[in-house]
Amino acid sequence: MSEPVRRRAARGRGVELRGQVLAAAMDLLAETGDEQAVSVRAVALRVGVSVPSIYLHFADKQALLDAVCEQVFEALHVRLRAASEGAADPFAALRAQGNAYVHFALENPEHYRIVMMLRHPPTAEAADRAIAGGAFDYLVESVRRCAALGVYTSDPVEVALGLWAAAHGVAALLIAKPYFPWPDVDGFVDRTICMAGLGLAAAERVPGDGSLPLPELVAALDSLTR
Amino acid sequence: MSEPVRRRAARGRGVELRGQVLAAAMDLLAETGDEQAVSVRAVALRVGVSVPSIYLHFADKQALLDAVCEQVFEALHVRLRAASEGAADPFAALRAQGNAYVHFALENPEHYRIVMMLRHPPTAEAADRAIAGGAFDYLVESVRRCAALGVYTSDPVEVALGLWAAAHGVAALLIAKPYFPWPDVDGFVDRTICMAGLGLAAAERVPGDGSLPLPELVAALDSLTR
DNA sequence: CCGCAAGATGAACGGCGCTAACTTAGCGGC
DNA sequence: GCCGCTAAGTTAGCGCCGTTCATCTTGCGG
Repeated sequence: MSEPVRRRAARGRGVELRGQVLAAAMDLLAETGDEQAVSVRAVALRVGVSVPSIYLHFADKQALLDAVCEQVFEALHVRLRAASEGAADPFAALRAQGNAYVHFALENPEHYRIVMMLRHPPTAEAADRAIAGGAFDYLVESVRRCAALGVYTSDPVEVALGLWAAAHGVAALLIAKPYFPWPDVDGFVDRTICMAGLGLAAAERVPGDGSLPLPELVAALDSLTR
Repeated sequence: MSEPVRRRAARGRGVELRGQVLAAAMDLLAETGDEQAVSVRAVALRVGVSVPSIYLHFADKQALLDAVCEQVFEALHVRLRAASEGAADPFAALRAQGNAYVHFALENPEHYRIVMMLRHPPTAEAADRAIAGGAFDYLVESVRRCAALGVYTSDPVEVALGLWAAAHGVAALLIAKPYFPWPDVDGFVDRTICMAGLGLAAAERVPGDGSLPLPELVAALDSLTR
């Protein structure tokens, strides 16, 4: 009822509305935790502006969501950098990064869902690439640092993809199936991250295509214990 | 235009419409590859019936989608059983199962998306559990067979969760980010499955919480090569 | 103080999920 | 053979959605 009386923007200041619209969309998503609640009408109402005004700055609803995704991925990128900052060694940094990735997703489940689980029309191809680029490139960099110390020997990009798949898998499962009887979440997350980090290193070292007879495999694995 | 002139069902035969509606929804989803295309109106039109008739057999659209999910998971369960049938040993069976899981998802991307990536309201809790139950229990069983041969020693459910996370991760990434410059898909999938299978086994054998100094870890891993 | 373009809007269109009130038709009983 | 009950299905409409077009308002350079 007591909508803040928004004054029309000054001559060259039309762009300011764009920021307010984007912020309103992000807030709405965070508050309601429901993508459905982020309708063009709801966003316009919150900003205190008419519906068509949204279209002055975003081609359509998808463009608005794309902008939201961009912000989310930027925040994620920052978070990943921070997480791996104080790690003891590159392998520990990778582990910290993986855990940070999943926890970021769990803390912003609807944002993560929009970015990673919604169908994006072909027009969003460029956005997708750019969006994933920053954070993913950083992950590849982290893998390279591990490779330099002998942990990994194969293509860092492929190793990074494996890590990404594991992290996304656990995050996506926890978000999409909240009613599943999960065990301790933090433990599950860290175990999965370690599984990926170790598994990729181990897979490189197993001879052949990994389909060696079972007894030999178990014996080789057991030699790890020592 | 030439809609098949649907005759009203006989007295006790009202339920038959339910099956037709469900089939129409599945077909529509498979043909268009777009969840948006599965609207109550579109389904009704395809069956050759008025819109409210849908609600005679499904409480709401979500209930219809839940029924679709149930069918999908049943098909997946069948596929997993078939995949692990002719495997050389339980570990190979696990690997075959993982690959089959991902390929099933890639062949039915929109079905998989609805089941695993859409927000399900709390009312779907029971459905979710039941749905995931069959296939997941079978996965746990497969893990148990590996554990009996010494591959895994920790809780089979937790191991199965790790495998599920990896398989879902790679499937979900490939489906949600089709424009990402993926390398060879089949290879990526199999590598990720092996990563999980080996990684879970390796993680159990690394002493402590896995954060041992890097040189020792690399040395332990290298002993695998032999 | 005038004119114009940038900024913002009111009204409407077609499609969506869903519902209340109504009609049609199969079938057992007389 | 007709009656009445009720299962099966429809018509009309509500409020929401994303989107568009013609229109109005207003800051500001001349």
